[in-house]
Amino acid sequence: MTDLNQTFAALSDTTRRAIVARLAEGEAPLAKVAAPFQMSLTAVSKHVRVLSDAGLVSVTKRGRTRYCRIEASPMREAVNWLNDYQRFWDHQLEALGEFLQDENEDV
Amino acid sequence: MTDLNQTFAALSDTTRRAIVARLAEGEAPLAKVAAPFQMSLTAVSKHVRVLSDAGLVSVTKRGRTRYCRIEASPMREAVNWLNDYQRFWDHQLEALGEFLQDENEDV
DNA sequence: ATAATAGTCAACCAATAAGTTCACAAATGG
DNA sequence: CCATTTGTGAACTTATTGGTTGACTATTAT
Repeated sequence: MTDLNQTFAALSDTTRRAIVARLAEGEAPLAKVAAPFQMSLTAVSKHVRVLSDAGLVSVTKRGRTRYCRIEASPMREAVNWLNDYQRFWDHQLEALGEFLQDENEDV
Repeated sequence: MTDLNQTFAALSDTTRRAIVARLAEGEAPLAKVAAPFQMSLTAVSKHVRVLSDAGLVSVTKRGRTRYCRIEASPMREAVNWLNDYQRFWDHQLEALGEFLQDENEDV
């Protein structure tokens, strides 16, 4: 699997995006990360594993606690990929595109 | 499934990103979209369906031909989400973060 | 009318994902 | 030493994904 596959797949889950959002506020032990969710700790642990396999999060063991922190560099690649299509998702340029297309329809 | 789930999931596949890249060059009939891939037309058709369900591609039937075009507005939401973490994936700020952390380690 | 083109639909398969539970390990606290 | 906290690992279930093939529909070309 390519890095981009892994990055986008990791971000395609609500729980995992919430974990990223949580970790953006600062490092946190897994138990604290898991607290807001209804699912089992094991399930959250798996989500963190997916994020860490994708390189979006790193986990450091100190004592019996695993501290999770955001490690967002793969996001940069994702954004880079998306930026290649900026002309499609940019509002103003999209309006320009529609204008040009309307012009063409007259021909 | 949320829009973001769908958008990120749609982009988490190499074939589908290649399709998006192809369509960025302009509208194309499904057969042309499928041509570069080894898999069956049915499989490509399914990928296009995933992209179209996610709103990233629209399909218009003219005659017996289905024309596919990029429809990238959902990408905007994805980029918006990622931008919330820009400070993590931005190169220079990341370097700053490491600097600050090194400072802390002295304490 | 017939044949070729463009594509869908349904059925199926193998692999992966997301969750569960239970048993266990390893560190900390009394 | 013993209990508690903080997780991991294995086994299992259910649903989804990505692919196949074969039959079919609809449009165009001869």
